[in-house]
Amino acid sequence: MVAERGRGDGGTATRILDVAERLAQMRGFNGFSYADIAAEVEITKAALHYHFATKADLGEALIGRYAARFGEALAAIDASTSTAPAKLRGYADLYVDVFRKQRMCLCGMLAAEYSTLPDAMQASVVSFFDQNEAWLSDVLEQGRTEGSLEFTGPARDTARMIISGLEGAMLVTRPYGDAARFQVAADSLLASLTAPAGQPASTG
Amino acid sequence: MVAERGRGDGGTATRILDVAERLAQMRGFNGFSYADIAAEVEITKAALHYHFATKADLGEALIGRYAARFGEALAAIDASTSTAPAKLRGYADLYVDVFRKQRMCLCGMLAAEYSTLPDAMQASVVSFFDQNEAWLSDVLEQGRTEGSLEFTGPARDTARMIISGLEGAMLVTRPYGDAARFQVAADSLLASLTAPAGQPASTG
DNA sequence: GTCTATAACGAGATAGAC
DNA sequence: GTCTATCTCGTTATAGAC
Repeated sequence: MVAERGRGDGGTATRILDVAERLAQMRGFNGFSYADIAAEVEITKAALHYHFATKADLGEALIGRYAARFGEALAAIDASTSTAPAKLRGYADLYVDVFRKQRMCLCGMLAAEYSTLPDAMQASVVSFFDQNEAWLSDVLEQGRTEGSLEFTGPARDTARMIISGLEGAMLVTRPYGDAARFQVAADSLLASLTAPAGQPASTG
Repeated sequence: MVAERGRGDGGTATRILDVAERLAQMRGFNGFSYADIAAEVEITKAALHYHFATKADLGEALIGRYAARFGEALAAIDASTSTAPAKLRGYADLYVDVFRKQRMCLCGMLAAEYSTLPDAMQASVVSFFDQNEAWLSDVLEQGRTEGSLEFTGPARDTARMIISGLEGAMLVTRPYGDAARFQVAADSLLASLTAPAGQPASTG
């Protein structure tokens, strides 16, 4: 990949990644080709190979940017909210936003295709989920300490349940194309963790 | 597709479906080719096309058989268990068995690839989830009536949560290749529904 | 940085012999 | 019911001009 000379936005490599990301999230990494990207970006396949020599390279760049942005989104939640339930709502909203764009979580999609992915991509997918699990575990521990969240067992197990629940709801609900249905699923998942007293779930 | 002349087992079409099913569950419907199947079944691609003229035909046969077997498995659970918690454990065990074979639920995998599938396959995927939702809703209602299960809101919403939770746990856990981890996720999910008194979760 | 042109391969699918 | 042979198309990827 070629560095984006400080622009950071509309450079060709960025536009390529934007299109590839959408296609990967909607159709899967094995569900689009360089020709698809080239047509949308309106460059040739050869120009594409200049920016990303192989599809594996493109895939690595895709996950790398996605995970970085996700990390920034988690940091933004930490910066803008203080209570654990509010952080969890912020987390779930990240998924709702993805669903509204009629996309699957990139790493959820790649998890399905996992065994067909290049090694580097496989490692990055696992890192992404580890990153999510770590952040959620911290939030859950905080919530249990605050008394704003109630759950049994290790925070890690509940963190995994949240990730699985949201990824699974996206996966299963997407064929129905119903954003409200996904919203209900996400709300129900978090409601089961919010302590009955003190933290009204309808706030925010 | 050609009828399996009453054998029902080792016929070529059946062997083709067995291999295709495993490949679809491990790699996705877009992650294998006729050549892959032909190599494993040890026939030629041309012979494959005799049994399943197009890949779309193969895909329809795949889901059809899968959904039928799943329905039989649900009927078997109904026949062999009486209490709602036991039925739910039986249901979760179906997923555990799939995970142990290092596979994804076929329809979970197809849900990820949904937008790339032929129309007939798309419709069958939705039907599969509807079938699961209906069966689970009945079990949940029964459990609430019995007093063996506790959950709030429509049974349908909880049914969806169970499906999403199990599919999501399979999706996210599969990259880690850890059956015990999936088992924990499945157990936790059901534990949150089992009424605290009267129904020991360790039975059966 | 983008292009034309093409290589090299694999995909799904078909014709026709046996 | 299976084969050989082939077709057509789409795929990733490369060479070299501009």
